[in-house]
Amino acid sequence: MATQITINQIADYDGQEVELRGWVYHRTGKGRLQFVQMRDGTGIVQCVAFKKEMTEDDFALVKSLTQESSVIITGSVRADERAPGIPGGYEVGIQNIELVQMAEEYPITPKEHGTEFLMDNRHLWVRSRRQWAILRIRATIISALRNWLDDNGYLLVDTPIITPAAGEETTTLFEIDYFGQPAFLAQTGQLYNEANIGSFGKVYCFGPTFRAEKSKTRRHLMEFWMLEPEMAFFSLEDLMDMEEQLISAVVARVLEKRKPELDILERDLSQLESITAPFYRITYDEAVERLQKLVAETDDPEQKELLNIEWGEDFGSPHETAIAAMFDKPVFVYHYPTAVKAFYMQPVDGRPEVCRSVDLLAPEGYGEITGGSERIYDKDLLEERVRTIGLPREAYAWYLDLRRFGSVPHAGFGIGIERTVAWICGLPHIRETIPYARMLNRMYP
RNA sequence: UCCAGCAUAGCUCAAUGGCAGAGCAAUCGGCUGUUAACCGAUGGGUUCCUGGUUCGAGUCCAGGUGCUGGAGCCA
Repeated sequence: MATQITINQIADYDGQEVELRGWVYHRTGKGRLQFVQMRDGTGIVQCVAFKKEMTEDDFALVKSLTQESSVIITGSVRADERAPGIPGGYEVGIQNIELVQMAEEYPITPKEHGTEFLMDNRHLWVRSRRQWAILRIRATIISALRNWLDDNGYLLVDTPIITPAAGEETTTLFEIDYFGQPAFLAQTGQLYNEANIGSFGKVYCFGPTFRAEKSKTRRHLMEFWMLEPEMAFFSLEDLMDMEEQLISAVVARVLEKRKPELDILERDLSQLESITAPFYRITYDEAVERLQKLVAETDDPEQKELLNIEWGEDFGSPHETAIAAMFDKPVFVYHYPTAVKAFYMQPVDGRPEVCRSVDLLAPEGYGEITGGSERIYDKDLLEERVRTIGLPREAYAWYLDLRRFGSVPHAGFGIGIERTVAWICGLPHIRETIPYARMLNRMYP
């Protein structure tokens, strides 16, 4: 009697008869010998059919199997160095095969395809090896982030998706009709996090975030997932300490749990193995000086133009890339100009033109993956900022309330899941890091 | 919103202004160790759309549409 197993367990069943349920990933043959690579979600295994070892009908069926046909195969497991797959090294000698459905002509062939075609077929593309590997790593990154927070005294407290007003006034929001009233899809849970720390001390929220910016680059999605921790009695220095502990723990977990997937992606593991705390820390001032020095020293006029910067300007992505390229590990850039950052960020004592903000830039050109700050906790100062910026006071009344009832110094940040996945996987584009990307020109499938 | 590039078979791409082509996929046949197998055969086209130049346009020109990358903005 065959035991029903999944492919990731195959090594435990050497010499035994097993039943596998899955899909034909690839088939090739040599006459009376047929090779079927089968997937079941946990891995890929080669199944081999010899004509003389099975019924005429079953062999004819194997020979006619199309890519992605669904099948139930029973056979005996044997170790064989030649057998490809994940984990590989074992193959199944087919004794019986049951067809569940013969797949129609499958659009994604083993040859190369263009991005538009693959994105149009995203519902099928997720079955491909690379996409399978990426999305499994994504799941591990998310669980590693959450596990670390859960284990270190942070409480998951969900924040609303439908919100009455902008979190930050800067970017464009998706507006929806809330029974006749305008409402917006959340672009951050931070303000609610700030309320929640009053009850729980250290919290985080995790969920989708929406930006209606017409950005069309390899780093942008209209709908992306963000994890935002927020901590009472936390300084900017505490925040950087915590971020580097969290990020390095996540990278370590991925290296531990997802080696086969990283191999599929041909990721340079040494780059990831070097991601250990502490990370580098430089001020905005120093970053600007470094950029200006770079501009002065380069002979490339295009680079000169791209990297040109005056103190007080925010970094564009070429600046971030150039700064990150100066370091072999992630680098914190802190104390940005107050004018280019959000209204709630705490000014630096004695230097109000800069604020207690910090961005974390990932190495290898991946740019900003986290952004955070110490928040203003003084009631009068926050009132003044809301007034100067011209925010509608009524909408922020509850937020201002938080500074009236036991206000404490606090800090928090947001980490973009897709950018983190792109960096850890070494991908050139963010679109493959989320199962179904929402982009400027795409919401299908 | 701005800048640049691209659009030909199901897919990836060729084709000097002069017969619309290849590889893969599909279909049929062959092959007992394939790794994107190989060998032979067959079918497969609104060359993105509209208009123009020309004896003749996939190719040149104008407009449009779609897509891709980048800038700004951001995670």
